[in-house]
Amino acid sequence: MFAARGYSGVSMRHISQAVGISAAALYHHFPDKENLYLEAMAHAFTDKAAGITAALEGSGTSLERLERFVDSFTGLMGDDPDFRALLQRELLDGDEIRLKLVAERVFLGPFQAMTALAEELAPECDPHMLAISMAGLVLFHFETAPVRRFLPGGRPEHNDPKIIARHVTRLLSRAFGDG
Amino acid sequence: MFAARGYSGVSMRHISQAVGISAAALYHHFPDKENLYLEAMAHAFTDKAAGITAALEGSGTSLERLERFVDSFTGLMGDDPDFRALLQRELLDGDEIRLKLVAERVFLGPFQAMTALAEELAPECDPHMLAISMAGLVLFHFETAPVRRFLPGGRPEHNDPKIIARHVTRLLSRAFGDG
DNA sequence: GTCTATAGTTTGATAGAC
DNA sequence: GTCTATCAAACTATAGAC
Repeated sequence: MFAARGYSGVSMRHISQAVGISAAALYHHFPDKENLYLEAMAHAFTDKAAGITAALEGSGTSLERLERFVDSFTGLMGDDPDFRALLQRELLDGDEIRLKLVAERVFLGPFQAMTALAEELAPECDPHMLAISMAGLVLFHFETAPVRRFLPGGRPEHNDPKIIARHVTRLLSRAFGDG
Repeated sequence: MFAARGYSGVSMRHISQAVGISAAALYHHFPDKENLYLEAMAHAFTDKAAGITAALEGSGTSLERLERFVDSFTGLMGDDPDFRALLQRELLDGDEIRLKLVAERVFLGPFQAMTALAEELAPECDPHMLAISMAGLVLFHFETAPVRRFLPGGRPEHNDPKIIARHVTRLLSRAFGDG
C-alpha cells in the first residue's frame, strides 16, 4: 500500500482493514504510524539485493558478470514492482535517517560489487559514477513504463525484463566490450 | 510544495499560508484541490523541455548533438530540482489522464528528437529503448543524489551537472562514437 | 491481542458578510 | 476577491472492557 500510494496516502484505517483487525489493534503492535512504516520498509528491503551481489561476485570475465548483473537486476525489478516503487519513494521522501537505512540495508552490498566491476570494465572512469549509470540504465526503463505507451515507438514488449536486459547489456557491451 | 511533499502531503491550508490568503479564498480561484494541482502541474511543465528539443534539433554531427543534449538535460535538471521531482512523482502517482498530459506536454517533443538521434547513432538498435536509456543515464544521477553520500566513493562533485554531463557523454561516446 | 468508543486534530470544502 | 466561521469527514492516537 505504501508503494502504491505513499506514506501520507495510506491511513492506519486502510492498513487495519487490509490486515483484518481494528486500527486500535495496530497500536498494540506498533507505537505509531511512523514506526509501522519504518518496520515495513526494513522488512521490504531485507535481503532484496543479495541476488544482485551474488551475480556480481560470481566467476567469469567482467563482461560475463556484467551480463549476469543486468539479468539479475532486471529480473528483480520485474518480479517486485512494489520494491522498486518503495525505493523511488524513499529517494523522494526519505529523510537522512531513512536514506541511510536504505543505503546500508539495500544499496551498499551490490554497490560495492558494482564499483569493483566498474573498475575492471573502465579503469579510467569514476567507478562510483559508472555504477550509478549502470543502475539507472536499468531502472529508468521500469520507472517510465506507465508513460511510455503514450510516446512514439512504445510497445508492450519494452516492459519485458528480458528485453530490457538485452538492450542494456548490448549498450554497455558496446561501450566496454572491446576497449 | 507538491514537489517536496507530494499531493497528499500538502493541504489547502499549507498552500493558503504559503501564498498569504485564506484557504477559502483558494476556492475562489480553483474548484477543488485536484484542479489546483492539475493547473500547478500544467504550469510547471509548460515549455520546460523546449531547450532540450532545440539542442537535439540543431546542426552538427550526431555526436555533437548528443553532447549538446546531455549538457542541456543535465543543466535543466540541475537548475530545477522541483521539476525533476514533480516528474518522478507523476511517474509514481499519475493516473492515465495525468500521465498522458505529462507525456504530451513535456516528453513528446524532446522524445521524438531523441529517437531520431538514436536512429542516427545506432540504426540497429531500438530507438525508443535507446532514447529511454539516454534519459535514464542522466536522470538517475540526480535521483540518487540524496543517498549517494552514504555509498562508497560518493563525493559532492558527483552532484555537479557539468561533471554528470561529462561522464554520461563519455559513456555514450564510447558506445556510439566510432561504430 | 482484539475490540468499541472516543478524544483531539486536521482535512477538503461551503456559507455568507464585506 | 478576501475574510471569518463552520461543517462533515477522515485522521492519529488513546482509554478501557473483554
